[in-house]
Amino acid sequence: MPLMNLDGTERLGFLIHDAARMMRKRFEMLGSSYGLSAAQWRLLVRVVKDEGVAQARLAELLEIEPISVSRLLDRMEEGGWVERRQDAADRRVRMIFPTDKSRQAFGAIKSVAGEVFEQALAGLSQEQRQTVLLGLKTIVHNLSDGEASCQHDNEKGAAR
Amino acid sequence: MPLMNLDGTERLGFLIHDAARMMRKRFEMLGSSYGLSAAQWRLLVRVVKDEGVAQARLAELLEIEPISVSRLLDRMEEGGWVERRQDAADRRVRMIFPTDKSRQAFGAIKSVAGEVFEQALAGLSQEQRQTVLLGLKTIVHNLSDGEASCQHDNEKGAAR
DNA sequence: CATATATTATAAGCGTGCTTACTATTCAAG
DNA sequence: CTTGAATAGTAAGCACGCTTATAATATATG
Repeated sequence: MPLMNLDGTERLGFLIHDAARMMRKRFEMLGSSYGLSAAQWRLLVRVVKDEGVAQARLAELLEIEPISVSRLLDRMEEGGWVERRQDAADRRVRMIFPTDKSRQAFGAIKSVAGEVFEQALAGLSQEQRQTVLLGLKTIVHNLSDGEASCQHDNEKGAAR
Repeated sequence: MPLMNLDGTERLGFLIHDAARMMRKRFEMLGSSYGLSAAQWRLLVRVVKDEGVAQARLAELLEIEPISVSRLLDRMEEGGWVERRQDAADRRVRMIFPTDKSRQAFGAIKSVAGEVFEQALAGLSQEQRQTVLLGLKTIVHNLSDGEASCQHDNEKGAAR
């Protein structure tokens, strides 16, 4: 054990885990009137921005497994948030479209998200916020499978 | 919406979520030889440090619900990681003790954790790391139920 | 054309967390 | 002592992510 991490780094796992959990909780609390979970919100944002996207591509973008997308969509289709349409060219493909309900909720979602983030980061300077964001991006990048691969692909589809 | 968040803050939710998921994944990858999940590791660390702690207190410390502790312990007891003993004074209480196996694994756990954190934070200066940790602590604190309550209670159970 | 390989979506089942509801036990009043 | 409230733990069932396996379709190759 090279570094003793007496600086608090040893808490990193706990901290990230807790922060993520609490943010998700807060999201679901503030957004419960819409009947969407945090995961469904994430998906909805994607679908509104990329209408007609295929499920497989959605899974790529969200960095979750196709089966997770499938089951999320099951519930969201039931709730009238999205539509699945067959692709005429490739009958394996289901294209995902947001409903009007979704498009209308989209603005509200962004607003709620802004509130949550503001609440979460309260007390931190703009500079500190930037560093926190940079740190999180770094963590995601460093742990993105590659492990040994140190490419710099923040823009292309790789990083999302 | 006061701030347009063109600074990337709008990504905070995605970033924290992704970072937490990837760290958990990495933990489970590196630690799979021990047969412990990330959640079980968190619990184990607590139990080794607080031998004989009651389940309810454990839930408080880990900030998860008692039922989650209960089911985690079910599997860990099966795996020979912990023992549940009745408290003679209060027969409702189950005191949790680590087994020898646990105590021996504890060192390895810390080592693996150090590796993961080092990997995750690679490329960030000590100063930046401190800011990231501060930011996460702030987020956790700001979102800890209270919402309006801004006291500094990291120890007591006030927030829950 | 026929066969092999890809890809798209889904099914089944597990781990972790949650909410809600329940039992058992303790403790505080009357 | 008895009633009632609080506490410790668990059960049931859901959401979300995962892995592994399967069906349907597309595409490449013999």
